[in-house]
Order: sequence, then structure tokens, then C-alpha cells
Amino acid sequence: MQVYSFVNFRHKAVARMSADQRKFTRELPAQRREQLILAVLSLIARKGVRAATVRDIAQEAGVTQGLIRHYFGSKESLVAAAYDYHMSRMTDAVWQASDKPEPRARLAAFVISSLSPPVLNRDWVSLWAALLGRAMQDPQLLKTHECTYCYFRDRLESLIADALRHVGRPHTKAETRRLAIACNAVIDGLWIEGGALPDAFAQGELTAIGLRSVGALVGLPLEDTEDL
Amino acid sequence: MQVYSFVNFRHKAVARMSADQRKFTRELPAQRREQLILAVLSLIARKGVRAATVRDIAQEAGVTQGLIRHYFGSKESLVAAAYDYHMSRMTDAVWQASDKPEPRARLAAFVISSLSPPVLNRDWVSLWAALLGRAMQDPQLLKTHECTYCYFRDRLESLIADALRHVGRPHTKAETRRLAIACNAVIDGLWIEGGALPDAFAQGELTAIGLRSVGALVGLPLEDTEDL
DNA sequence: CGAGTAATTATGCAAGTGTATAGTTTTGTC
DNA sequence: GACAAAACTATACACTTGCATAATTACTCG
Repeated sequence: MQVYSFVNFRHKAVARMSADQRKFTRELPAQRREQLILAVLSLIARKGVRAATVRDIAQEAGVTQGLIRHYFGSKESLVAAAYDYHMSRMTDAVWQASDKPEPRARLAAFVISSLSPPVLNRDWVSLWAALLGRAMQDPQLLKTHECTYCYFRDRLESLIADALRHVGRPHTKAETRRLAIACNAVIDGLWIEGGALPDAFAQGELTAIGLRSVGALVGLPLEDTEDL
Repeated sequence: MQVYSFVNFRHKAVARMSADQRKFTRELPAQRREQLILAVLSLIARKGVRAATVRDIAQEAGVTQGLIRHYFGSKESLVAAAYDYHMSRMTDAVWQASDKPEPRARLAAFVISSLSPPVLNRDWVSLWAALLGRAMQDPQLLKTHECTYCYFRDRLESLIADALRHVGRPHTKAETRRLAIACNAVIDGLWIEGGALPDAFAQGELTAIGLRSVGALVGLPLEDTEDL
């Protein structure tokens, strides 16, 4: 998409090369939507929800404020779309890292990627907190939060069940559920403080604590899975 | 203080009983400050930071908006004071529960009170999230967050060290620090989801998971400390 | 090339924002 | 019971907010 549009633009630009005084350029709807979403996310992360006004969002995206209404109907709707977008890219960033074959190594990779950049990042934690604060008063946003939480936890539960099965440890559904809730909680807690207070932890400290903690909770050591 | 003011009011009221058309009553500065703080906390918890305007805060507190400036100088300063107030009452609510003599029971009581009302409460989680979102852009608020976090973690570290010492388990300072970070994280994570998604967990499930998790992390069972 | 269509801009508006300032009322004290 | 000080109210102001509407502009297709 991006490539197509670029070629398109170049074509037109060359055609009018001598005196191109166009006041704006058209973009594909999907691109404009993403530009606006990225703009509002960047603003909220850096300056808070309060700074994300329609005018500043438009300026950040390089357009005028009318486009927000044109593409999203309202600012509220744009923020909701941005919340979805952010949560999706967070889950994607975590899960693309856990493609290892060995179950224990997959679980360890999940913990590490959750507690390393880009997932562990001041801006992303800032975004998460600001949008959760809003979600507590907005059913639509809370639904996004709930879906993300459940998605995370369910996949984590699968990872845990795989790891237990791989070492021949019997386990019930209720047990893996409890373990998934606990492991998700400890990872979340470490992630939040690591993002909010980056100077409070040494380099690699959070991933080490995360590995050790999840290992202790599940009952499987995870520190030795680097090369699996 | 409250009693004194009440008597005071009654006294005056009786003196002018026949035709008391006073347009307002004076309060002790400390009381008015607390009224305004409670008003802004209630508004933010129920309707979000956006709804906490000077006019609505004043109405919630039963005064006019000029008093916010009179007592706090600015709305921003009031919010900062309210953040301190909220964090203090949270820590107080947690720590007043851990007065048991036996170290393991103290640790267990800490976990339970952190994951039960009034600490585990939708409004308090909502408040926490909304104010953390603001704190990520406000150094003063972030300082409050940091102090609260460190206070919590340090006292938790003491609890853990006491429990380990009590059972004769040797431990280093670095070890108890890691354990405190991890235990604090799992409690925070459970607390957040328990407050944000109260219907996602069964009655007593979070405290059970919390006890089991902290026990597994520290290496000491905590489920059997009810009657210690 | 020329017209239609939709993307984009430009502009206006009514409501709400925090703060400043001046005026009013309460209350303790002599 | 008057007086001063401070608590409290009332009001105005400059500014920002989100949204709507109309006027442009760019691009597509014949």
C-alpha cells in the first residue's frame, strides 16, 4: 500500500514537476486513518490525553482537523480506534518473539519480549495508563482492555500447559488458569514499573526477575533456556 | 476536628436559631482542604479526569470554585495534593492489616488486604490509572508515584526478610530485593485486573492466587496462616 | 481535456475551561 | 456591639475545546 501510493505520488509529481504548488495530497483512506491514529498515540504518549486535541492531532498528522471528523466521525471514535491499534501492536510485538519449538523456551521468550523494548517502553506504558484511565469510564474502551487481557492470558495459559505437558507434569485446567493469571500479573506489574520508573532497575534486571518469577510460579526453571 | 466543628456550628446555630439565613458557613482550613480533595477524587474515580473541572469539583464539595484557588492556588496543585492523599490512604489501608506477630502470617495478611476491599475497589483502581496517566507527564506527580512504590516495596522486603529469618533460611539483600520486586509486581497486577474487570474473577479467587503466588515466589507456603 | 466526485481545507460557533479580581459574609476579639 | 481579618461568593475574561458547515482542491474516468 505504502509503495503503491509512493509510486503514484512520484508519477504525478514528475508530471507536474516544473511548478508543483499543490496545497495537499490525497492519500489512501487506510493510510490517512493510520496517520491520524499514530498522531494521537504519539501525542498521548508524550504529553498525555489532555494534549491530544483535534487541532494538535491534525497538526501532528500533517493535516487539518476536519479530517478527523471525515474519517472517524468524532475524536472519541478516533481515540477508541487508536486504543485498539495500540493494544494490537503490543500483542503482536510480544507474540512474534515466541516462535521457538521447545515449550519451555517459548515461555521464556514470551517473558523476555514482554519485558524488553519495544514492549517495555516509557511511551507505551504511558499510553497504556492514560487509555486505561479513560477506559474505566468508557464501556467501549473497557471492552478493548478486556479482550486484550483475555487474549494475553489465554495464550499464556497455552504456553504454560505446553511446558507442563512437555515435562510430563499432570495439571488441571483450573491449575493452569490460576498460573496464567498469576504469571500475567507479575509480568504486567514488572512492565508497568519498568516503564514508569526506568531508572529504578538495573540493565536486564527486570527480565531476570521475570524469568525467575514465572519459573518459580510454574515450577519450571526458565533461566537456562537461552539456547534452546 | 470534625467533632469540634460540629459543636461549633451547633452553638452558633442555636444562638441564631429563629432566623438563620447564613449563605455559607466557615470551616477549618484543614477540613475544607480535605473536602475539596475528596471531591476531586470522587469525581475522577467516577467520571474520569476530564470531568474534574473546577466548577464540578466545587459543586461536589458544596462550595464555589473560588475556594480551589484560595486553598490550593491552582487546580493542578489540588490534583497533586489529591494524588498524595489517595496514595496515603491506600498504603494506610494495606498496612494497618499486617499487625500480626508471626512473620509468615504478617506477609499473608499483607497480601490479603492488598487484594480485598477497600484497597481492591473499582474506584480506587480507576483513580490510580487516571492519575498515573497524568503522572507520566508531570514530574511532581511521578515523584509521588515513585515514593509510594518504593515505600510499598521496602516494607514488603522487610516482611519477606522477617519471614525467611523466622524459618532459618539464609538470604542476601539482593535476593530479598528481587523477591520484593516480584511479589509487589504480582500483587499490583492482580489488583489492577481485579479492579478493572471485577466480573472476570470468582469470589476470593484473587486472594487465593495472591497467597499461593507470593508463597511460591518466596518459597514459603502462606495458605495455612489464617489462624496464626 | 473536462467534468464529477470525494478528499481536504478554511472558517465559524457555541459551550466549557482555568484563573483573576472584586465584592460579600462570617467569625473571633476587644 | 463594632471592627478587622479571612473565608467565601460572584462575576468577568481570555482562551481552548469539539464539531458543523461551506468552500476549495486533487484525482479519476469518460
